[in-house]
Amino acid sequence: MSSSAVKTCMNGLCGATTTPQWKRGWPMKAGGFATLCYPCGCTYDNLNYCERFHLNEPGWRECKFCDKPVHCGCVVSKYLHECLDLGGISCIKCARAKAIQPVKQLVSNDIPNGFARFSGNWHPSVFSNQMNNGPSYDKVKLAHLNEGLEKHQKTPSNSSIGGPFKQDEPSSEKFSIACSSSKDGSSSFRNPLPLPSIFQNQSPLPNGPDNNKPKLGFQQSFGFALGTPGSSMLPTSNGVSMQEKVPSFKQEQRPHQKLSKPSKSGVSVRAQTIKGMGSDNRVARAPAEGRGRSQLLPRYWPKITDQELLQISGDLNANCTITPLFEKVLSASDAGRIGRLVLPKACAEAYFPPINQSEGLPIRIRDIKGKEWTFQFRFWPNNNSRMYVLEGVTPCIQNMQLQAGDIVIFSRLDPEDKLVIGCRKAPISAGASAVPSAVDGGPCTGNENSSINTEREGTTNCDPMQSPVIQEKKKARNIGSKSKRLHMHSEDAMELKFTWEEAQDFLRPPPAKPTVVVIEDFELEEYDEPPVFGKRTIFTMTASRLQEQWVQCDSCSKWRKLPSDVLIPSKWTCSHNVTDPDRCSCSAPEEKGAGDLDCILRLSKQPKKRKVAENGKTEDRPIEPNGLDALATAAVIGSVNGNEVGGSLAGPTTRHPRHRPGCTCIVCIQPPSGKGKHKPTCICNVCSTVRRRFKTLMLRKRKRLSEADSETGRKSQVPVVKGTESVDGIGTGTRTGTGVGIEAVSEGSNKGQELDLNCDPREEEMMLAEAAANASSIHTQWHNMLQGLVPNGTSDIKDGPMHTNEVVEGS
DNA sequence: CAGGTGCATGAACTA
DNA sequence: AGTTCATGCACCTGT
Repeated sequence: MSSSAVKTCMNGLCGATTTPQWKRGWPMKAGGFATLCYPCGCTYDNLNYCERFHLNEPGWRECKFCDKPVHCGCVVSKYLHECLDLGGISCIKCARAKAIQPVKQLVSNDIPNGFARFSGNWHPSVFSNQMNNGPSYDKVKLAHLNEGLEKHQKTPSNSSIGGPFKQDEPSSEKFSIACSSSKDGSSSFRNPLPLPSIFQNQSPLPNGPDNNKPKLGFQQSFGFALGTPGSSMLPTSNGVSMQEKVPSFKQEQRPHQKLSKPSKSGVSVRAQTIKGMGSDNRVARAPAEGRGRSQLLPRYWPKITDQELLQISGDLNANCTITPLFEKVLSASDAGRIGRLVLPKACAEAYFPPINQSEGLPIRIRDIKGKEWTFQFRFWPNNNSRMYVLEGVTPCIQNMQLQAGDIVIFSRLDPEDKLVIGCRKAPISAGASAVPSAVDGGPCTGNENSSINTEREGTTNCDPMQSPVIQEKKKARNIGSKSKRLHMHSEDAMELKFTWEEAQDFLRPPPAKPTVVVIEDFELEEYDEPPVFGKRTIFTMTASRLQEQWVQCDSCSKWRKLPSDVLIPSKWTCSHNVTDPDRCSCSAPEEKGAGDLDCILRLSKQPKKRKVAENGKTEDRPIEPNGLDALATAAVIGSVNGNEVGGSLAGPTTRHPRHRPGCTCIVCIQPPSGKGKHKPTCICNVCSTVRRRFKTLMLRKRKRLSEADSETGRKSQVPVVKGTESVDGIGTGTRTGTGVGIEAVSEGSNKGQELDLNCDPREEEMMLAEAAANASSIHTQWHNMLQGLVPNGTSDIKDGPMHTNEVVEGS
């Protein structure tokens, strides 16, 4: 846009007439676009703000709640003066928006908190400013619940910065909480009551599939780049927002903000600008500029604290600025000896030099100590696409003492335009078994100087009963989990993840009285203070319809009855029971009826997964895997046919992470127990799978042999498999009485193809031993079955299925 | 035979 | 349904 004529910035709060450049602003109702001065234009993001939230809606620019006393309804307008409603033209109906203070004049105390409770459930208040840390409403991350509650009780809140829940302390990393609604954007809270439309329309993702629907109350979606022109919101150590002038002209807004955890500090925080800020908040920084960076998945957004950034810049060169580009959780293969680090395609294409040849080019990357490494940046063709890798990373990875689960962070060093590789040690997941992060419990000694090693602070989830060797083995196995994408995203230490729905049980009203707001005839309690975390309790109703609360003592596990309005700290023992002197000691007997509570609690903990039936209805029952899935699950948890033996049906296992529902490895496809071996004509899922596998294998083998024969001109004299070579594969071989056995034989002779090579025989042995403890264990059945099939003395079958393979191969 | 290399596969994820 | 990416594995090369 040229500046040939005298113009005035149409941002009503700016009005600048002189500017080096004019930029296009929001679309005008009459057509065309508003004209913005350069700074306003730089900040204005028509995709993320007005167009998305107004123009795509029918009746855009019209307030939906003008007649409501609380809000004009313009989602964006309340805080964003760039919004069209605040920019040039006030909200058509209520003109209220203009009266609201612009962001640039807001200080933290002006920003209202807001937390709404409706029908007993907590929601991110639609009237609140939760945008500043842009919490992910996809998950509620509760860290150190105990500390949280205690801190909350000790420290009054003074800010909502940090999300809908409180971050009381500077080192809030351990207490960081973000939240979100369920993945589909729906809010299926425990009370299936109708919701005001303001909640019904909530969707965690601003660019979700229902993008065109009105999205009220999701200001948190605008989590980054919310500042005034040239500013960005930076968190400070006391949790109060500050605005820090940051050159913004290099910034661009992401047209697709896919998530969830946007940056507090805007795009491309530069080390120079944050000196002295000293925030410990780990924030996902929206990507810096780069080709196609808008496509970067937020899981690759660098989550680096300002302190870390400072540290790097200090370590490298005080005169340089560091722009975090992306980060990646190291996979097992990334950290393995193979020395190849798979680069996320989008990141590679955005921040690495373009390459046309598969061989790529050598690329020099500096580590945070200043040491330069040369990697080969290249790609492989993959399904009409490319797979980018950095080769030769092993020395660097080892130098930084990284393991699978740790995180490498790629940054750019300006003005040298150098790539910098940093690292962050894997956090330890509280729940954890399935988290494949490397959990060595030790500090990162490779780069002690770097504050980027701040996590994995000596805490472990080590089982004291386990030998170090076993821990190592388990570590290695966990890393191999196929479910890494699910489990490798824990970002903060000791972090648990809950959905909003799940979090409801832990949320308690803050002490302050709420403001009751009536919207659409629904009564909402709005709290200025965030909800606090309490211990999970069970509410019951007495015969006289009085609500009472049951809480379990952390010490003696007895249930105690308390008034319903008592706030229970997350660590609660009988001694806290001041309301009932008779039962303020663990020695006091449990009240009548308390015995049922365990059962209630257990039931409430059952998987809440809903299965969507074909008719579209959802069923509130755990998904029961069938066939291989059921067997796999059963093999792991020792339950058969839904008869739970130990653990929830679909729960994670602390054993072999691959032995989960769906795993079809040789361990998991064991036939169901209790019915002995399968008949040769059995057409069960397992047997048919095994038959199919065997058939394929034999075909391949024959093909290979015939090819080899035709080439060498000699006949193969090696029989493919002993016994009758029935493709039926069931019970016809001399020692391959079951399909699984056949697979083991034939695949074993093929160097173990399709076997679960991640299995450690010793681990399997342990598993089997454990399984054997369960009389109904499928492992035991399997074991017994094979024992009957393999001649004594020729088999190590006692060591489990994996050994079956080894032995038969040799025989 | 061990280790390196490049591709194929399929689970997980996204649109 | 399409894409991404972790990993398996066949093939190649060097010892």
